[in-house]
Amino acid sequence: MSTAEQTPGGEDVAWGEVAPEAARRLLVAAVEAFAERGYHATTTRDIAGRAGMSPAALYIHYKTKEELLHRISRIGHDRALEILRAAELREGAASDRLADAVRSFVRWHAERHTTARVVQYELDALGPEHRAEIVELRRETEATVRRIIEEGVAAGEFDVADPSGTTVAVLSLCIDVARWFNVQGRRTPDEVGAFYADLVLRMVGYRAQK
Amino acid sequence: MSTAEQTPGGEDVAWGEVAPEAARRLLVAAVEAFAERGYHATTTRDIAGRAGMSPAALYIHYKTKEELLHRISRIGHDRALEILRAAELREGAASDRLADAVRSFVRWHAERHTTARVVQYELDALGPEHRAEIVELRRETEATVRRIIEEGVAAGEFDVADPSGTTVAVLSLCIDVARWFNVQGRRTPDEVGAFYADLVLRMVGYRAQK
DNA sequence: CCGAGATCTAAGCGCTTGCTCAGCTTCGTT
DNA sequence: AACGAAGCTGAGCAAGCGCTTAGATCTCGG
Repeated sequence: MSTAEQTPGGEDVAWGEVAPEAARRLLVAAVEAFAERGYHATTTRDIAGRAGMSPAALYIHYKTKEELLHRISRIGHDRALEILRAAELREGAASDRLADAVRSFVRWHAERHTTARVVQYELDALGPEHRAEIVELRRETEATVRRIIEEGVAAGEFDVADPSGTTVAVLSLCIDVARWFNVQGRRTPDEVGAFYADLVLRMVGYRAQK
Repeated sequence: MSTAEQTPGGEDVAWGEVAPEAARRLLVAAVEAFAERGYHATTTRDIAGRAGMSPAALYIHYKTKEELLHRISRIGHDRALEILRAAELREGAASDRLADAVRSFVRWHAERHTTARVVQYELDALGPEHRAEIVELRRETEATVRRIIEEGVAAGEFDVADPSGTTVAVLSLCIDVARWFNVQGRRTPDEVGAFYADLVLRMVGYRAQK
């Protein structure tokens, strides 16, 4: 039952790598604003205001509004990929590793749904070069999940006719958690993660041997 | 194998109820622009331009840009709900009706992915009253799927611990097809629909009796 | 053939946007 | 004590936004 990523506490705990402090405050403010209203509906004045600064201060730390989005997207995608790779490299059966991957991946999307919403749904707002960079990360994300599923098929654990198609469906299901998850909802991120791990094992045709 | 909604042909075939012709052209142009760039990144000049008209012409047929989005969203949600209700009211086992619902619902989201993208992902851009109206339609959508699943559980066809949670997951999976579906992709809308119907039957723990 | 209503355009209004810049303050180093 | 770099602000620019208005054109019943 050991899964990665246990981060209680404030919304900006996860952005420790962003320095200096003013730049981090601006980035956290941007995440909140982008998640609430969307990238294009967010003004630089709004971001600066949330960070308690004047509109001009933003441009000391970031060249453009798009660079802010890119930094958020990059860090988020790195983290998501890291979570999946950690699960992939663990010891054990493919079914255990797949369940682990889904559990921690979904938990991240629920716990950090504000960030995840920006990371997963504002891709089109990136400029061409930045988007290409992120798309490459997403390819690796997909490849990681596909590898686990293919290993499960090879080991006879899973019953999957189309591993690629199933991978797309599984990731789509997990990612979309960021869209509907509500903090006021019935379930905690942990519970949703466990529930989704079970759903995904069903999708790949895994039968628990009792 | 009989499922609803078979609409080949041009992108504006589905908007027959919108009259007069200029209003329909504007609406189709808006769907394309919103799907490509997102609501907030789309200008009224762009919409009018795609429809081959001057910027001012838009305001003869629609009071605001938001009203355009509302009309699109309303028609799309009506259609989606109609598809699910048709499947619910059909004769047969719950598993057949659920598979049918998913198959036609997913096919619509793949075939009309441009429209569906706007319908499903631009909800937040609606004004408060319009959003409330659409949210109500989505509640009914969810209730329809939940009813089928609950009937399957009651009939002993499905093995589902949490029908509400499963309903959310199933709809989330199906809706997200609109985001990733690509016309150039390997699979046709029909194939994706069939594939997803199978996945969903697995998710609800249905065992085919051979 | 007329005239009223519907449809459309050219021009542009008022406002907001992303972003810039001159100058003020703060602060670590000498 | 003096200084230069870095952080930040107030003011504001050029461009683009949603939307309006005055008037030209089209349509069609009488």
